Amino acid sequence: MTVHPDMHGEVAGRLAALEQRYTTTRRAVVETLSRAGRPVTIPEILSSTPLLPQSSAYRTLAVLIEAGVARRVTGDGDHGRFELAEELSGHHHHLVCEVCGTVDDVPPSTRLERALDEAARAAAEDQGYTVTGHRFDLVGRCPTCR
Amino acid sequence: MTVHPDMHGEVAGRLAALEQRYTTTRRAVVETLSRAGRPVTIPEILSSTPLLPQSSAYRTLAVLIEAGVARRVTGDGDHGRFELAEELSGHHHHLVCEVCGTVDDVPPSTRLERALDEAARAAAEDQGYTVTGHRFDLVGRCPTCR
DNA sequence: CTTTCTGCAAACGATTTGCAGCAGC
DNA sequence: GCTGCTGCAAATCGTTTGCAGAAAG
Repeated sequence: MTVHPDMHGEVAGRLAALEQRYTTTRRAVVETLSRAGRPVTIPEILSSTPLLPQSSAYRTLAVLIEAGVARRVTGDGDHGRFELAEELSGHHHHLVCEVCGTVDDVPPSTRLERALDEAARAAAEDQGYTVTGHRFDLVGRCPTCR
Repeated sequence: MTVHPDMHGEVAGRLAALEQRYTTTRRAVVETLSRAGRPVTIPEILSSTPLLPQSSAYRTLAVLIEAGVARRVTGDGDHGRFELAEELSGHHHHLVCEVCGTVDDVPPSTRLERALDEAARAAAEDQGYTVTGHRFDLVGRCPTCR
């Protein structure tokens, strides 16, 4: 799910805007997030990036989030889950397995997006909210836990 | 937002099914969740239930969740948020304030639900998931944080 | 060179839990 | 009266942070 044509360049730019360097460690984490194609936990990041200390993983993610490169998504389990920002990975939704907690990405349908936007507008008007985005997760059982 | 006609009776029944008693403390927490009409944090529960120790609040909620009376919803902030199960409060969605983290309930529209269900079906087929439900949160700014 | 990063280990803070006494049935 | 529930305080565990040496530009 590599939607952005020059991901690393874009990341470097966003980091530079905050006077942050695009180091080897950071590149490795971005690479991991990109390859995963779904929100991953810290333990998962650590196992796919040998020699990376846990504290560096957390710190790197904090920076990436600050730079708008990554974001933390709601985890049902113990660990938080992280993924690339939608500007880099493309807008999508999640399939959450209620048994094992795994989260997969799912592309949005045009019709669904239209309905979601409409709902957002209606809700905003009703309760005085200014809606800036939405989260839509499908909950169920993954093929493994079926 | 009291949708269930005999909430306490229903709660008592669900607890009884697990050989759990519907004690004063538990009733107080259920009452608090019901009155809030939106997902609340432990600190909020404690302040609206004087004399309730923190550990009892957590323990009570664990039991209520086990009994299918309450559920934990994804919090963006530090604390988790809890609400009554949808069988008791009715199906609804959330308005999440990205500034203060407050979460309000919002009733679903028929049209939106239809689109969501359709998306669920499509996604389930595509990726081998069995979809049992969904979560739809609108993110924005509440009237206070506007 | 100078400034920012990284690793380590200690600190934090939300949530959980062992144990002894209290309440529900 | 039993059995389960509650309070207290201590333990857990994911996450954050201070500090000194390493790497980036």
